[in-house]
Amino acid sequence: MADPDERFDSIVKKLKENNHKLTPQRLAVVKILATSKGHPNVEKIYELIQKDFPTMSLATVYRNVMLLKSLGEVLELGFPDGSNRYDGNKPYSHPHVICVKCKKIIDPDLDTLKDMTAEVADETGFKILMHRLDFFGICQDCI
Amino acid sequence: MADPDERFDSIVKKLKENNHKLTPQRLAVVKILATSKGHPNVEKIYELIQKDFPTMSLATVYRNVMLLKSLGEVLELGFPDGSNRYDGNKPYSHPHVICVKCKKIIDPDLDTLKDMTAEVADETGFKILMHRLDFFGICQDCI
DNA sequence: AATCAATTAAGAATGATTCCTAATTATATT
DNA sequence: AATATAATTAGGAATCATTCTTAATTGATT
Repeated sequence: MADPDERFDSIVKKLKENNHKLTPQRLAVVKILATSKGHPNVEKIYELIQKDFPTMSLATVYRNVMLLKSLGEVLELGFPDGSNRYDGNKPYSHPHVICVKCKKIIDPDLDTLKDMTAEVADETGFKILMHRLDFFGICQDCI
Repeated sequence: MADPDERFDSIVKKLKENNHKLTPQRLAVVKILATSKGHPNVEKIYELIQKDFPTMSLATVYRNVMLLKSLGEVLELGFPDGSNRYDGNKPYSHPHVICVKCKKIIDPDLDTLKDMTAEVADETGFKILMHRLDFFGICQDCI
């Protein structure tokens, strides 16, 4: 996991560079995305911010998450059931291992992934821009 | 690609085994899913069936696609933008290469994928049930 | 401190999917 | 072949996540 403080500063820097205002609500969203390990969804971010901003609108969370996504500072994890969760700590393509019971998400190290991407580019002639690799299974805690 | 006729028969057999009625609408959905190469979405299936069944309800397409999915005879491909497309020809986890411009989908052969699944199981202790592997890029036709 | 464009809150609108209900129909049985 | 019945259908209503709208507010610049 990247250092949460560094990630926070890095995202704030990107926002400034692109002339986006640093509102308290926006910074609260950034903080949660930069620091949380659990890949929160929009609803979760909304809940967490409620404590500090009781009038916070859900639409504001959506707006800011989308902004950060468009700046490449947040990775959206779309799941088969249609739900979305977000990773602001490692905002680039990387594999996940997801427990279908407790919904835990782990980031495994897969050395062979780079080779595989090259293999795909070679076989299909595509210029590969990104990928999505998720393994679904049962974690040790859930037997 | 598996033989479309065999896939059609195989799906029909599964439906019979599970005591589902073979309505004309249902069989039309099965036929399209078993034979189409282009990974159609629900809307596309609906359009294609309109010609033969002008009174066909969109809900009926959804119902039947979901039924086939629950029987393991159709693979649902959920995309980052929230859209879904379906594969009734190869209804098991397999990688895709998707052109972000023309939306073309190719099924590459990746020999190393089995090894990678074993690697993940070994590293995380998960019992891996399925996976999802999509590469996004630009195909040769779209330069 | 004043200005102004960006941002916000709150609720309305949207769009994909699912649900509901009465009418229809595939299948098994006679 | 006719009947019974449980599954399925059409069509529209309901749902739910997400996006849009509008007027009010606010961060950043001068």
